[in-house]
Amino acid sequence: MRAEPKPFFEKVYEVVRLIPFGRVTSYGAIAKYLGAVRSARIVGYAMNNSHGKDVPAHRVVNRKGLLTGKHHFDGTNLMQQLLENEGIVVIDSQIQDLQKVYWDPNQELKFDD
DNA sequence: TCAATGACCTGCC
DNA sequence: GGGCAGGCCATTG
Repeated sequence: MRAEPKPFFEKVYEVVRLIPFGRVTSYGAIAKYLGAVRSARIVGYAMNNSHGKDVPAHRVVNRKGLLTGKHHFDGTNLMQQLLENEGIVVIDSQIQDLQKVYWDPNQELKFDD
C-alpha cells in the first residue's frame, strides 16, 4: 500500500459506488473510464480488495454479463440474489436483459477530476 | 528487485 | 458466427 493520494483501486471504488440502483456495468467500462481499457483485469483485481468495503461489487460483471466473481462472495448465489434484489433478472449467474440494465460510466459520468 | 497472479478483454482460427 | 489462446497493467509476496 503506497501513500498515493488516489490509487487505481480507489478510483475503481468510486465508479462502482456511482453505479445506480438496478444497474450493472462491466470491468472494461470502468477501466475505460479510468483511461485504461487494457487494464480491465486490474479493475477485477481492485474488486478483490473492495471485497469487505462498502463497494457494490455485485453490480460489476464481465462483458458477457456473467457473474464471474460470484464464488468470491460469501455464498455461491449470493451475488445473483443481490442482483435479483435490485430488479435485475439473473439466471444461472448470467444477467438477462444485460443491455437494458447495463450502465456505462463513460456514457453517464464525465471526467471532471 | 524480480517474478507470479488476477472478479478481464480483444483478436485470430 | 462461435470457440480458443494470448496479452495487457497493477498489486502483492
